[in-house]
Amino acid sequence: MLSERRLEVLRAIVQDYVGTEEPVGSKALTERHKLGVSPATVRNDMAVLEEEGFIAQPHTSAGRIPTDKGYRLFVDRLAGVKPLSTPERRAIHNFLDGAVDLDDVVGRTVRLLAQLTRQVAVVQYPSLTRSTVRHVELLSLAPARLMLVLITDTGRVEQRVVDCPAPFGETSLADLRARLNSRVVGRRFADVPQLVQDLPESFEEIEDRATVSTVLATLLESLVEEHEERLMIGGTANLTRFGPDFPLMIRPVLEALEEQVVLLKLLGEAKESGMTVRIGHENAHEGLSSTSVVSVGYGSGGEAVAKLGVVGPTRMDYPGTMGAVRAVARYVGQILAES
Amino acid sequence: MLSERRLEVLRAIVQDYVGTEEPVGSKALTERHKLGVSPATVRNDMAVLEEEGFIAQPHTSAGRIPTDKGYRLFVDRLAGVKPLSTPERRAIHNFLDGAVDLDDVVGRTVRLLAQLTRQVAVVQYPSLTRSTVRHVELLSLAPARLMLVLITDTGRVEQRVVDCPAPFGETSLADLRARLNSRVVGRRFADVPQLVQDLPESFEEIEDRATVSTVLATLLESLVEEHEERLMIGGTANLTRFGPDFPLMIRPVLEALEEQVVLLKLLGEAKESGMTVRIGHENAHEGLSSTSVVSVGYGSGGEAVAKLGVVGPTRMDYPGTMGAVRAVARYVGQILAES
DNA sequence: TTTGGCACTCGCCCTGTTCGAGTGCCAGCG
DNA sequence: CGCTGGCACTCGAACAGGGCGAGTGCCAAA
Repeated sequence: MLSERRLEVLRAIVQDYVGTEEPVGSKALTERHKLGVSPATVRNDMAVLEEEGFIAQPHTSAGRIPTDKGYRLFVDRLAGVKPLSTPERRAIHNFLDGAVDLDDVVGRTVRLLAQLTRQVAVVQYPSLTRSTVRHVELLSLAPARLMLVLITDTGRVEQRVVDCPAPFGETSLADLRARLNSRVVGRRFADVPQLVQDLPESFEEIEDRATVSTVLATLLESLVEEHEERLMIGGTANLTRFGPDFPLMIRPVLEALEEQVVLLKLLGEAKESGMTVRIGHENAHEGLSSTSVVSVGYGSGGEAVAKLGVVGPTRMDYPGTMGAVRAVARYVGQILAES
Repeated sequence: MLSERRLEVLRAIVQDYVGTEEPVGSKALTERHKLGVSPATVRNDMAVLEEEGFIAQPHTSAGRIPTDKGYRLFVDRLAGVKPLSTPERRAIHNFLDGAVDLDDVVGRTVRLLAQLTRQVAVVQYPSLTRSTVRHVELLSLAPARLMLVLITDTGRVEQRVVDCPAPFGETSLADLRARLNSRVVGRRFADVPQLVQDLPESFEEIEDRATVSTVLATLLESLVEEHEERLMIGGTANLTRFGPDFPLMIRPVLEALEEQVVLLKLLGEAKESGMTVRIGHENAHEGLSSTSVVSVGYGSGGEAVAKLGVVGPTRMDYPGTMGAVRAVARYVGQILAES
């Protein structure tokens, strides 16, 4: 059991270490914080905290630094979410307003988050399966070649070319287009494959159209698989701020960031609602074992259509970062709702 | 005037330095290369080369390293373009075949280039203005809200939402769509704004449609401006291979890479045809003053629709890098031509 | 013009030393 | 029983000195 004061000591250690990036000793602690006790007492508390695994010393005769477990306790029980200052809020609005399309929104959000938190920002595009269809367009590129264009209510536009087994007339195309739209517009994307499944049967001229329709169905599916999750990252230059030993860690982190799969898994593991903070080794990926990931879902309505967050050193300003991430997510949600 | 042997000495220095990443001395040179002369002679040659500014020594009693000017001479007169090995060629084909759309092609190309050269890869999307229009689609999202979708022969799909001053009927929309397509399909993108300019006049019902058409024209233009040039980068993890002093240089390079404007300017400055190599301070951007950029145009036909290249340390394997860049560019061109 | 010889330079690396922040322990005090 | 001041101790950081050796420049001879 940790007394109130010991928790206070831990909080002080975290705050000082985040600020100075240097191990913090008992004397410095009592000087900078009004703990009301002497360094000797703090030393005893530190010994306990170390025994419990909340802090550690890099080497004997050095100060203490928080462990992952220590940061965890700090985030869970000792720190709140720091609300942004009004200038910061204004910056968010200025920056995000005036985006012309979804790519633009996502791009601006990444830059904004990176600037605000001075860390690496990751923003996921709205998930296809959680969006609803706004329009489906079929174009004939060549006699036996179609292009399918999908537009969602979140502004995503996806396209795919498909080769047909036989040529396809313009009138049949218009027919298919109309039927397709009447069926799927306004429906959730996840339901589309099923809705389209029996569409071939409704056609009268058997072979050609039947096959083409199945092609379409598989196309829809494959489109979901391959393009379902996209994301954008930015602010990688902030990796150089990771601390004095950044040359060692930057490599694996950059590699992890280049693997979209890794990042998507990372965001996927986060809670569906509310903010998620994963600290150091809590991240499954090895390359990210000395980073923390703060992420949160965002969406136009009540429920999240995608996630965004930042990747930074475990030694980060958690309250401030969480505040920034949450504020940006909320505003992006609004922007999406408006468009 | 530099004798043949002195050039040979410079070539040897460049090759050794690129291989070992360490300053190379006269003795080591004569041992590793069959120059047919003694170290003393080489020393004399080195003194001349240094006087001319082709090589320099980091400090007294150290070997020599090439200067930017030295690399320049090496690239221009001493080195060819090393053709790829057959396994490498095969790798390119395997990697690039099976791309499903343009995004996929560009994404795979970036990863491929980064892997092949072990450097940072930059790939530009086919320029809009140099592509031809394959199809224009107009969709009505809401009574007074249209979406314009553009498809080019290079596979680019761009979209933009536009708010109309007044509602627009479905039949008028179809009319406009048809007229638009009959005018611009098959035309070069750069000509589109002009082709569309007098389109409003051809409409009979004056106000509504006239204004809408002008909206469309400006929309086309703004679309070109904002989206004309896009690019993708990858392999940033290779920045850690920049040498022993990479912690110092990585920062500005990462910052430069994040600024798409900078990169676009960089590629824009490259020659229209043939390969361009910019070495160290030849790059206008300050952050890239200790990197070299190897770039080349690629395209489906004879002329380039965009550029791609790599960014690496000035101390790079120029012949090999140039070979890889050229080979990839050629194959990407083929892929685009097929689709 | 090339070559071997030779003295010289200067950064790298290893070692020894000092310095001081920070610790753990202990005895005394409230 | 918990807190406090005192004290000896530890150990890394920073600095200084010295040997080593790669590499140089110069010179006289071939």
